[in-house]
Amino acid sequence: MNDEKHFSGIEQTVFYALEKAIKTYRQFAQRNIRESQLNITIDQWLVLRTIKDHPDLTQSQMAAIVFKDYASVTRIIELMVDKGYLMRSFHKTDRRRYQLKLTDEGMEIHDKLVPIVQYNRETALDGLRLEEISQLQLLLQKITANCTK
Amino acid sequence: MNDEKHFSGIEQTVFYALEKAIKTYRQFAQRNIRESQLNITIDQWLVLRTIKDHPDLTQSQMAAIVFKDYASVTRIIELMVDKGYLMRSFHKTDRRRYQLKLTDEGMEIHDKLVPIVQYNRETALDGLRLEEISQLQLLLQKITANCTK
DNA sequence: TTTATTTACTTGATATATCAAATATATTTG
DNA sequence: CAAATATATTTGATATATCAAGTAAATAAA
Repeated sequence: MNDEKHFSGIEQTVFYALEKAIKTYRQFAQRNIRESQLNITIDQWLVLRTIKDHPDLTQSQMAAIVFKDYASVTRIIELMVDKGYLMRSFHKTDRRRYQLKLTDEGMEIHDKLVPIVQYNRETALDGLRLEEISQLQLLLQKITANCTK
Repeated sequence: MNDEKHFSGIEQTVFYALEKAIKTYRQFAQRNIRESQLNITIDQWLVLRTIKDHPDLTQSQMAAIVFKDYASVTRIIELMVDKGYLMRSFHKTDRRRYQLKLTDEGMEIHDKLVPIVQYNRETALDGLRLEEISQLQLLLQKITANCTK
Protein backbone atom coordinates (compact mmCIF):
# COMPACT_ATOMS: atom_id res chain seq x y z
CA MET A 1 0.00 0.00 0.00
CA ASN A 2 2.82 2.25 0.88
CA ASP A 3 4.51 3.52 -2.23
CA GLU A 4 7.84 3.66 -0.47
CA LYS A 5 7.87 -0.09 -0.28
CA HIS A 6 8.33 -0.28 -4.00
CA PHE A 7 11.65 1.47 -3.70
CA SER A 8 13.24 -1.47 -2.07
CA GLY A 9 16.65 -1.52 -3.68
CA ILE A 10 19.48 0.69 -4.62
CA GLU A 11 18.04 3.77 -3.07
CA GLN A 12 18.37 2.48 0.41
CA THR A 13 21.79 1.02 0.40
CA VAL A 14 24.78 2.76 1.85
CA PHE A 15 26.34 2.56 -1.57
CA TYR A 16 23.61 4.67 -2.93
CA ALA A 17 24.23 7.21 -0.18
CA LEU A 18 27.91 7.01 -0.97
CA GLU A 19 27.46 7.70 -4.66
CA LYS A 20 25.04 10.43 -3.93
CA ALA A 21 27.28 12.14 -1.40
CA ILE A 22 30.34 12.11 -3.58
CA LYS A 23 28.47 13.24 -6.66
CA THR A 24 26.66 15.99 -4.84
CA TYR A 25 29.90 17.19 -3.31
CA ARG A 26 31.63 17.19 -6.67
CA GLN A 27 28.86 19.16 -8.31
CA PHE A 28 28.81 21.60 -5.45
CA ALA A 29 32.58 22.04 -5.53
CA GLN A 30 32.73 22.34 -9.29
CA ARG A 31 29.99 24.93 -9.27
CA ASN A 32 31.85 27.04 -6.74
CA ILE A 33 35.01 26.83 -8.80
CA ARG A 34 33.17 27.81 -11.95
CA GLU A 35 31.50 30.73 -10.24
CA SER A 36 34.92 32.00 -9.25
CA GLN A 37 35.71 32.27 -12.95
CA LEU A 38 38.42 29.67 -12.68
CA ASN A 39 38.85 27.54 -15.76
CA ILE A 40 39.75 24.25 -14.17
CA THR A 41 38.05 20.99 -13.24
CA ILE A 42 38.24 19.33 -9.89
CA ASP A 43 40.26 16.48 -11.26
CA GLN A 44 42.69 18.87 -12.88
CA TRP A 45 42.97 20.66 -9.58
CA LEU A 46 43.79 17.45 -7.77
CA VAL A 47 46.60 16.75 -10.18
CA LEU A 48 47.83 20.34 -10.23
CA ARG A 49 47.98 20.39 -6.51
CA THR A 50 49.78 17.10 -6.31
CA ILE A 51 52.40 18.25 -8.77
CA LYS A 52 52.95 21.42 -6.83
CA ASP A 53 53.34 19.60 -3.53
CA HIS A 54 55.34 16.70 -4.89
CA PRO A 55 57.06 17.78 -8.08
CA ASP A 56 59.29 14.74 -8.23
CA LEU A 57 56.70 12.02 -8.32
CA THR A 58 56.34 9.86 -11.37
CA GLN A 59 52.97 9.95 -13.03
CA SER A 60 52.27 6.48 -11.73
CA GLN A 61 52.94 7.56 -8.18
CA MET A 62 50.78 10.57 -8.78
CA ALA A 63 48.02 8.38 -10.15
CA ALA A 64 48.14 6.36 -6.96
CA ILE A 65 47.86 9.47 -4.81
CA VAL A 66 44.94 11.03 -6.61
CA PHE A 67 43.49 7.58 -7.09
CA LYS A 68 43.28 7.73 -10.83
CA ASP A 69 44.32 5.62 -13.75
CA TYR A 70 47.67 6.30 -15.44
CA ALA A 71 45.82 7.06 -18.63
CA SER A 72 43.63 9.60 -16.93
CA VAL A 73 46.61 11.32 -15.37
CA THR A 74 48.30 11.52 -18.75
CA ARG A 75 45.29 13.18 -20.28
CA ILE A 76 44.63 15.51 -17.40
CA ILE A 77 48.23 16.71 -17.52
CA GLU A 78 47.94 17.09 -21.28
CA LEU A 79 44.99 19.40 -20.90
CA MET A 80 46.71 21.54 -18.30
CA VAL A 81 49.81 21.81 -20.45
CA ASP A 82 47.57 23.00 -23.28
CA LYS A 83 45.90 25.50 -20.99
CA GLY A 84 49.28 26.80 -19.94
CA TYR A 85 49.06 25.74 -16.31
CA LEU A 86 51.85 23.19 -16.52
CA MET A 87 55.24 22.96 -18.17
CA ARG A 88 56.78 19.72 -19.29
CA SER A 89 60.49 19.29 -19.70
CA PHE A 90 62.56 16.17 -19.99
CA HIS A 91 63.69 14.50 -16.87
CA LYS A 92 67.37 14.84 -16.09
CA THR A 93 68.21 11.24 -15.49
CA ASP A 94 65.26 9.23 -16.77
CA ARG A 95 64.27 9.81 -20.36
CA ARG A 96 61.03 7.92 -19.94
CA ARG A 97 59.75 10.58 -17.63
CA TYR A 98 58.82 14.18 -17.86
CA GLN A 99 59.68 16.87 -15.38
CA LEU A 100 56.51 18.72 -14.52
CA LYS A 101 56.27 22.20 -13.14
CA LEU A 102 53.54 24.75 -12.62
CA THR A 103 53.69 27.83 -14.77
CA ASP A 104 53.08 31.22 -13.22
CA GLU A 105 49.51 31.00 -14.37
CA GLY A 106 49.21 27.52 -12.92
CA MET A 107 50.55 28.79 -9.64
CA GLU A 108 48.09 31.64 -9.67
CA ILE A 109 45.15 29.33 -10.27
CA HIS A 110 46.44 27.06 -7.57
CA ASP A 111 46.61 29.82 -5.02
CA LYS A 112 43.19 31.10 -5.90
CA LEU A 113 41.75 27.64 -5.53
CA VAL A 114 43.11 26.85 -2.10
CA PRO A 115 40.59 28.95 -0.17
CA ILE A 116 37.74 27.82 -2.38
CA VAL A 117 38.50 24.19 -1.79
CA GLN A 118 38.83 24.94 1.88
CA TYR A 119 35.42 26.56 1.89
CA ASN A 120 33.90 23.67 -0.05
CA ARG A 121 35.13 21.14 2.45
CA GLU A 122 34.07 23.11 5.45
CA THR A 123 30.63 23.69 4.04
CA ALA A 124 30.17 20.06 3.13
CA LEU A 125 31.14 18.98 6.62
CA ASP A 126 29.10 21.62 8.37
CA GLY A 127 27.43 20.31 11.48
CA LEU A 128 29.51 17.16 11.69
CA ARG A 129 31.51 16.76 14.84
CA LEU A 130 35.15 15.88 14.64
CA GLU A 131 34.60 12.40 15.98
CA GLU A 132 31.90 11.89 13.42
CA ILE A 133 34.28 12.83 10.67
CA SER A 134 36.92 10.43 11.83
CA GLN A 135 34.29 7.77 12.34
CA LEU A 136 33.17 8.33 8.77
CA GLN A 137 36.71 8.14 7.51
CA LEU A 138 37.32 4.95 9.45
CA LEU A 139 34.25 3.25 8.08
CA LEU A 140 35.10 4.26 4.54
CA GLN A 141 38.56 2.86 4.97
CA LYS A 142 37.08 -0.41 6.15
CA ILE A 143 34.97 -0.63 3.03
CA THR A 144 37.97 0.14 0.89
CA ALA A 145 39.94 -2.57 2.63
CA ASN A 146 37.14 -5.09 2.21
CA CYS A 147 37.13 -4.48 -1.52
CA THR A 148 40.88 -4.80 -1.87
CA LYS A 149 41.45 -8.15 -0.20
CA MET B 1 61.63 15.57 8.98
CA ASN B 2 58.78 13.19 8.76
CA ASP B 3 57.92 12.41 5.20
CA GLU B 4 54.29 12.01 6.07
CA LYS B 5 54.07 15.67 6.85
CA HIS B 6 54.44 16.49 3.22
CA PHE B 7 51.23 14.67 2.49
CA SER B 8 49.15 17.29 4.13
CA GLY B 9 46.29 17.62 1.70
CA ILE B 10 43.93 15.59 -0.32
CA GLU B 11 45.09 12.30 1.05
CA GLN B 12 43.88 13.00 4.50
CA THR B 13 40.50 14.42 3.88
CA VAL B 14 37.33 12.49 4.23
CA PHE B 15 36.62 13.32 0.65
CA TYR B 16 39.65 11.43 -0.37
CA ALA B 17 38.45 8.45 1.66
CA LEU B 18 35.06 8.86 0.07
CA GLU B 19 36.38 8.84 -3.47
CA LYS B 20 38.64 5.97 -2.69
CA ALA B 21 35.89 3.88 -1.12
CA ILE B 22 33.42 4.37 -3.91
CA LYS B 23 36.00 3.76 -6.60
CA THR B 24 37.39 0.69 -4.94
CA TYR B 25 33.91 -0.68 -4.46
CA ARG B 26 33.03 -0.04 -8.08
CA GLN B 27 36.15 -1.73 -9.34
CA PHE B 28 35.57 -4.64 -7.04
CA ALA B 29 31.95 -4.98 -8.08
CA GLN B 30 32.70 -4.62 -11.77
CA ARG B 31 35.42 -7.23 -11.56
CA ASN B 32 33.07 -9.72 -9.97
CA ILE B 33 30.49 -9.07 -12.65
CA ARG B 34 33.05 -9.50 -15.39
CA GLU B 35 34.32 -12.72 -13.89
CA SER B 36 30.81 -14.07 -13.98
CA GLN B 37 30.94 -13.66 -17.76
CA LEU B 38 28.16 -11.10 -17.66
CA ASN B 39 28.42 -8.46 -20.34
CA ILE B 40 27.09 -5.48 -18.44
CA THR B 41 28.44 -2.49 -16.56
CA ILE B 42 27.43 -1.43 -13.10
CA ASP B 43 25.71 1.66 -14.38
CA GLN B 44 23.81 -0.35 -16.93
CA TRP B 45 22.80 -2.70 -14.16
CA LEU B 46 21.48 0.15 -12.05
CA VAL B 47 19.31 1.31 -14.90
CA LEU B 48 18.22 -2.18 -15.87
CA ARG B 49 17.19 -2.90 -12.35
CA THR B 50 15.31 0.34 -12.01
CA ILE B 51 13.38 -0.32 -15.19
CA LYS B 52 12.45 -3.77 -14.02
CA ASP B 53 11.25 -2.54 -10.65
CA HIS B 54 9.56 0.60 -11.89
CA PRO B 55 8.66 0.11 -15.54
CA ASP B 56 6.45 3.16 -15.67
CA LEU B 57 8.91 5.82 -14.67
CA THR B 58 9.92 8.48 -17.12
CA GLN B 59 13.60 8.64 -17.92
CA SER B 60 13.88 11.81 -15.88
CA GLN B 61 12.43 10.12 -12.84
CA MET B 62 14.75 7.23 -13.46
CA ALA B 63 17.70 9.58 -13.72
CA ALA B 64 16.79 10.99 -10.33
CA ILE B 65 16.62 7.56 -8.76
CA VAL B 66 19.93 6.29 -10.07
CA PHE B 67 21.36 9.75 -9.58
CA LYS B 68 22.46 10.25 -13.13
CA ASP B 69 22.08 12.86 -15.79
CA TYR B 70 19.24 12.55 -18.32
CA ALA B 71 21.82 12.34 -21.06
CA SER B 72 23.61 9.49 -19.37
CA VAL B 73 20.39 7.59 -18.90
CA THR B 74 19.54 8.03 -22.57
CA ARG B 75 22.87 6.60 -23.60
CA ILE B 76 22.90 3.77 -21.11
CA ILE B 77 19.46 2.69 -22.30
CA GLU B 78 20.61 2.99 -25.89
CA LEU B 79 23.46 0.59 -25.22
CA MET B 80 21.24 -1.94 -23.54
CA VAL B 81 18.73 -1.77 -26.38
CA ASP B 82 21.62 -2.47 -28.76
CA LYS B 83 22.77 -5.38 -26.63
CA GLY B 84 19.27 -6.79 -26.63
CA TYR B 85 18.59 -6.40 -22.93
CA LEU B 86 15.87 -3.81 -23.34
CA MET B 87 12.95 -3.22 -25.68
CA ARG B 88 11.62 0.17 -26.53
CA SER B 89 8.10 0.73 -27.73
CA PHE B 90 6.05 3.85 -27.93
CA HIS B 91 4.15 4.95 -24.91
CA LYS B 92 0.41 4.50 -25.12
CA THR B 93 -0.67 7.94 -24.10
CA ASP B 94 2.42 10.14 -24.28
CA ARG B 95 4.24 10.19 -27.57
CA ARG B 96 7.25 11.94 -26.11
CA ARG B 97 8.04 8.90 -24.04
CA TYR B 98 9.14 5.38 -24.67
CA GLN B 99 7.82 2.33 -22.97
CA LEU B 100 10.75 0.30 -21.74
CA LYS B 101 10.76 -3.39 -20.98
CA LEU B 102 13.34 -6.01 -20.27
CA THR B 103 13.79 -8.66 -22.93
CA ASP B 104 14.11 -12.28 -21.91
CA GLU B 105 17.85 -11.91 -22.12
CA GLY B 106 17.70 -8.75 -20.05
CA MET B 107 15.66 -10.55 -17.46
CA GLU B 108 18.13 -13.41 -17.42
CA ILE B 109 21.06 -11.08 -16.89
CA HIS B 110 19.11 -9.29 -14.20
CA ASP B 111 18.42 -12.47 -12.30
CA LYS B 112 21.99 -13.63 -12.56
CA LEU B 113 23.21 -10.32 -11.25
CA VAL B 114 21.05 -10.14 -8.16
CA PRO B 115 23.11 -12.61 -6.10
CA ILE B 116 26.37 -11.15 -7.33
CA VAL B 117 25.39 -7.66 -6.29
CA GLN B 118 24.21 -9.06 -3.00
CA TYR B 119 27.57 -10.71 -2.48
CA ASN B 120 29.43 -7.55 -3.45
CA ARG B 121 27.58 -5.50 -0.90
CA GLU B 122 27.95 -7.99 1.88
CA THR B 123 31.63 -8.37 1.24
CA ALA B 124 32.21 -4.64 1.12
CA LEU B 125 30.41 -4.18 4.41
CA ASP B 126 32.04 -7.13 6.10
CA GLY B 127 32.89 -6.43 9.72
CA LEU B 128 30.73 -3.34 9.97
CA ARG B 129 28.05 -3.46 12.57
CA LEU B 130 24.52 -2.49 11.67
CA GLU B 131 24.66 0.70 13.71
CA GLU B 132 27.87 1.61 11.99
CA ILE B 133 26.25 1.20 8.63
CA SER B 134 23.35 3.43 9.54
CA GLN B 135 25.72 5.90 11.13
CA LEU B 136 27.66 5.95 7.88
CA GLN B 137 24.52 6.45 5.88
CA LEU B 138 23.41 9.25 8.16
CA LEU B 139 26.68 11.10 7.88
CA LEU B 140 26.71 10.76 4.13
CA GLN B 141 23.22 12.13 3.96
CA LYS B 142 24.32 15.11 6.01
CA ILE B 143 27.11 15.83 3.58
CA THR B 144 24.71 15.52 0.69
CA ALA B 145 22.32 17.91 2.38
CA ASN B 146 25.10 20.42 3.08
CA CYS B 147 26.00 20.47 -0.59
CA THR B 148 22.45 20.93 -1.75
CA LYS B 149 21.45 23.94 0.28
C1' DT C 1 -7.45 27.96 -31.20
C1' DT C 2 -3.15 29.98 -31.86
C1' DT C 3 0.78 31.01 -28.82
C1' DA C 4 3.64 30.24 -24.93
C1' DT C 5 5.44 27.25 -21.68
C1' DT C 6 6.59 22.96 -19.87
C1' DT C 7 7.95 18.24 -20.19
C1' DA C 8 10.46 14.22 -22.23
C1' DC C 9 14.05 13.03 -24.54
C1' DT C 10 18.20 13.39 -27.76
C1' DT C 11 22.54 15.12 -29.51
C1' DG C 12 27.04 17.37 -29.46
C1' DA C 13 31.17 18.65 -27.17
C1' DT C 14 34.46 17.93 -23.71
C1' DA C 15 36.39 15.55 -19.55
C1' DT C 16 37.22 11.51 -17.17
C1' DA C 17 37.38 6.14 -16.16
C1' DT C 18 38.80 1.74 -17.56
C1' DC C 19 41.05 -1.80 -20.01
C1' DA C 20 44.19 -3.37 -23.35
C1' DA C 21 47.82 -2.70 -26.36
C1' DA C 22 51.84 -0.09 -27.87
C1' DT C 23 56.43 2.56 -27.16
C1' DA C 24 60.41 3.81 -25.27
C1' DT C 25 63.77 3.64 -21.91
C1' DA C 26 65.93 1.32 -17.73
C1' DT C 27 67.38 -2.46 -15.33
C1' DT C 28 68.46 -7.12 -14.62
C1' DT C 29 70.20 -11.57 -16.10
C1' DG C 30 72.63 -14.91 -18.48
C1' DC D 1 77.33 -7.15 -23.84
C1' DA D 2 72.80 -9.16 -25.71
C1' DA D 3 68.35 -10.75 -24.28
C1' DA D 4 64.73 -10.69 -21.13
C1' DT D 5 62.16 -8.12 -18.04
C1' DA D 6 60.47 -4.17 -15.70
C1' DT D 7 59.11 0.64 -15.56
C1' DA D 8 57.09 5.13 -17.34
C1' DT D 9 54.12 6.81 -20.26
C1' DT D 10 50.98 7.10 -24.26
C1' DT D 11 47.23 5.82 -27.31
C1' DG D 12 42.87 3.68 -28.76
C1' DA D 13 38.33 2.13 -27.80
C1' DT D 14 34.33 2.32 -25.18
C1' DA D 15 31.42 3.97 -21.23
C1' DT D 16 29.93 7.55 -18.41
C1' DA D 17 29.39 12.65 -16.53
C1' DT D 18 28.23 17.24 -17.44
C1' DC D 19 26.58 21.20 -19.71
C1' DA D 20 24.31 23.37 -23.39
C1' DA D 21 21.49 23.31 -27.22
C1' DG D 22 18.01 21.12 -29.97
C1' DT D 23 13.52 18.54 -31.12
C1' DA D 24 9.02 17.03 -30.39
C1' DA D 25 4.93 16.53 -28.04
C1' DA D 26 1.81 17.88 -24.23
C1' DT D 27 -0.30 21.40 -21.52
C1' DA D 28 -1.55 26.03 -20.16
C1' DA D 29 -2.70 30.71 -21.34
C1' DA D 30 -4.25 34.37 -24.08
